[in-house]
Amino acid sequence: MSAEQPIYVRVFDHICIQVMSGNFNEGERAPSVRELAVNWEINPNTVMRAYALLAESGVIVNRRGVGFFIARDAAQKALAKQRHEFIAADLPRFTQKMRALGFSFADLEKRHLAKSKPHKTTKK
Amino acid sequence: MSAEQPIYVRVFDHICIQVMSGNFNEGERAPSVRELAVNWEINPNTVMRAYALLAESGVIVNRRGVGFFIARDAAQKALAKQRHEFIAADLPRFTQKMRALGFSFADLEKRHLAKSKPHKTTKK
DNA sequence: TTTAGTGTATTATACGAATAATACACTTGA
DNA sequence: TCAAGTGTATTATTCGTATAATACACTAAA
Repeated sequence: MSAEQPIYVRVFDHICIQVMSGNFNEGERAPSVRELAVNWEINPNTVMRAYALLAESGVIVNRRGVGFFIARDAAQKALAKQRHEFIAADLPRFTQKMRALGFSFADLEKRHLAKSKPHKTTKK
Repeated sequence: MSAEQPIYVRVFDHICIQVMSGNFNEGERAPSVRELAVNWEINPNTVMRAYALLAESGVIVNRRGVGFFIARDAAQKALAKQRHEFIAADLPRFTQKMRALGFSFADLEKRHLAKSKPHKTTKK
C-alpha cells in the first residue's frame, strides 16, 4: 500500500482529473474533507493539504463552515497554474542540467523519438 | 553554512570538476578520504559516500588499504555516466510532465530563448 | 612486526517531510 | 438554541535521509 507520491499529491491529482474530465462542474460541492478522508482511509488533515493546494490553484473555493466548491473555470485554472509552475520551476532546473551535460532540446527530442519508434535495426 | 545540495553531492561535483578540468590526471592519487574530511571539516563517511559514487561512475578506482586513484579516461567516464543517467532518469520524468501539460520541446526552447534574450518591449 | 597511513563497517544523532490523533470553531436548519 | 454537518489548529508520530562518532581492518614500509 505504499506509493511513489505522497498521499496529498494523489488526492490533488485525483480532484484535478475529475474537474478536467468534467465529472465535477462549476458551483458543485467538492467532496467534504471528512468524507474523502473516510473513503480514502486517511486523516482529514491530509485531505486538507491537498485542498489547500487546490484552493491556491483556484480550482476549488472555500465557504467557511460549509465546505469546498468547484470554482469558476476550474479546469482552465488548474491547468494554467500547473503550466506556470512547470515553466517557473521544473524547466530552469532541467535546462541547466541539460546544458551542463552538453545536450540541446533538439538532441533530447531525437532521443525521445528514437525510443518511442524503434526502427528495423532493433531486432532480437 | 547551509546549502542547496547535500555535502556528499558537492564533494562529488568538486572532484568531477577537478578531473574534467585536468587538475587531476589518470593514475594520480585522489585526495585521501581522511584528508578531504579534514579540509572540508566533515566526517570521513560523508567523503566516502561521494567517493562511492565516483567509483561507481568509474572516475576513481580503489586500492585496498592504499587509497583512491584517478581512473583511466576518468573525465570521459564521468561525463558519460552523468549523461546516461540524465537520459535514463531525468528525461523521461520531465518529458512525461511536459506532455501532460501540453508542451513540446519546441515550445520550451522558444520560452527559454525568450527569457535569455529579452527584446525591445521589455523596458523599465 | 610494528606503525602510520589508508579505507570501511557499525551505530547514533539531527532534522525535515508526511501523516495522524485529537480537540476546536464556524454555519446552517430544525 | 442546539445538533449535525462543515473546515481548522495544535500537537504527536513515523520514517527516510544526511551526517557524524567511533571502532575496526587492510597495506606498505621501516
